Amino acid sequence: MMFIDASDFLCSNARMVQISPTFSPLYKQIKELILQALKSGEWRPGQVIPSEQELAARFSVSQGTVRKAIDEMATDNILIRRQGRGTYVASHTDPRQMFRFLRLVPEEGTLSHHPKSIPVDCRRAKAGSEAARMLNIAPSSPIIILRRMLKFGDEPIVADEIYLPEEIYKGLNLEMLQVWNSSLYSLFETRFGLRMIRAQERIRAVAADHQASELLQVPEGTPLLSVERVTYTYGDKPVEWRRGVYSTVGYYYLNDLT
Amino acid sequence: MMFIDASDFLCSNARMVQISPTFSPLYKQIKELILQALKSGEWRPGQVIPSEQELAARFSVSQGTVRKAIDEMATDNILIRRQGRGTYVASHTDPRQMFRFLRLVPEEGTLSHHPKSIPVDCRRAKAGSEAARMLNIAPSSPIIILRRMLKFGDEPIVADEIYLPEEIYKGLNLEMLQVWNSSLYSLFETRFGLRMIRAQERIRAVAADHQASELLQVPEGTPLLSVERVTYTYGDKPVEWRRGVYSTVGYYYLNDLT
DNA sequence: GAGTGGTCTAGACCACACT
DNA sequence: GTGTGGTCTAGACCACTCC
Repeated sequence: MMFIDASDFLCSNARMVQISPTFSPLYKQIKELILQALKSGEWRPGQVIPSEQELAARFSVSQGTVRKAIDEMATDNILIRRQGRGTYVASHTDPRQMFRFLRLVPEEGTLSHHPKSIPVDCRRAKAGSEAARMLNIAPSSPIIILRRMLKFGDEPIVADEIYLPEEIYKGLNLEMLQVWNSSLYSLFETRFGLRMIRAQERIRAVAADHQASELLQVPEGTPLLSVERVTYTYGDKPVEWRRGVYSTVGYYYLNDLT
Repeated sequence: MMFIDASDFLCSNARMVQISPTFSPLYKQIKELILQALKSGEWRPGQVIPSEQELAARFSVSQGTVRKAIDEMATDNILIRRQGRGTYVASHTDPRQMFRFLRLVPEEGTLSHHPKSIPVDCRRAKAGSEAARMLNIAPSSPIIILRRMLKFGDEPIVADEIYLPEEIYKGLNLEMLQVWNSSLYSLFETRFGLRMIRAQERIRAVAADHQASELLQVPEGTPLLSVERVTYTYGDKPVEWRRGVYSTVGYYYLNDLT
């Protein structure tokens, strides 16, 4: 197989020896190789990747080893297995993945409308120290700040401010957002080839300030959830920071702890 | 192997045929058998279970099949594998598992104390309709209502009310709680053999009422997180319902989205 | 050294989807 | 029917822990 570092000469029989400081199991190396191919765009979101047999041949390992690599990547929501059809690159355009990170749900079994994203404005700016830290970029780097609302039916439930490194989202503008009638992440994926893998949220309770009270149409001082999110793409690279307030009248933040 | 239902005669070569309406892969049946053993108390939290080889022999399947069953149960935090030592039943007395479901963490910098549970009172009552629904028991069933606080160092951060089916927690009383100087779940495990597998939380923002403001030493009206939790044991059986308020000054609720 | 889980292989057969 | 992923087996060897 092809190895991913210089300790190639330490291998025998397609195995690395323990001495190597960069030793890792074969299936993890395969994972890394598949990840490279994804990053490079060789296989795009929504597409099928080669069959396990083909990948096994390509990497000169057994099918079982490829299988274990793919299993883990499927657990990580990077790939999706479909029996009889093949293995697909996960995509935000898949309806089931569309609002994967939105934990806010309506009370009762209320058969709800899908949430709808309403862009408010979109402007260029320089990263402040907090945004720079969260996005792991240099302070004062160019960024895009997007403000938007999320509505369930006619109710405004979320007001957001979203910080994006301009380098990654070159050309993003308000009109593009207004025309798009699906989730933000599906736009980012389609337009910039971005795939969100995981996110981390920090949640507090805050009182609605003037701006929030107007946007969410609640009295000033109403308790709201303050939700801050950093979102990561392949290789744990942060590519979005957002902070917003959620109204929790008739809605709640649902979290499964495992 | 031993099968778990009456369709035994449909098997050949240790495999069930597709015709059987209760067909499931062998490794899932093994999972179920291991779960039975756990429920029955054959292996207790913190103890080692038999080796993969022994289990394979016991169930007359290959080691690989047992391995796959154990793999999934390890992912579910039911078992814990330790290379070279064996496979253990997960336990709340393990320091790393102690506050597994507590998502509240101090803001950076703060080198935090471990949270400490302070029982306030513990009384018998009858389940109201909401508690009954959450705990999946009959309305008016006997329950225990426990009120307590959680402190980080000297700061009161969480005020809780915990609803427990009396049948499961027979003999629980205030003194027992006061004497115990570790997590609640480790007490429940040690005393009642209970093992919490997963939980679900519903989170809202609320204003501190009189009682909450006194307990948490914040002004009335302060925005707080309202957190409601249902906790499940083996087989998704609910065994605890709690609702409480979290102060989020200097602390936040941290959630990893995958 | 003995015993445990961890990795890797090779091969068989099953379940499912497309054509 | 053909090709895909899903299950199961058997056996080899590696890595870790404890005696």
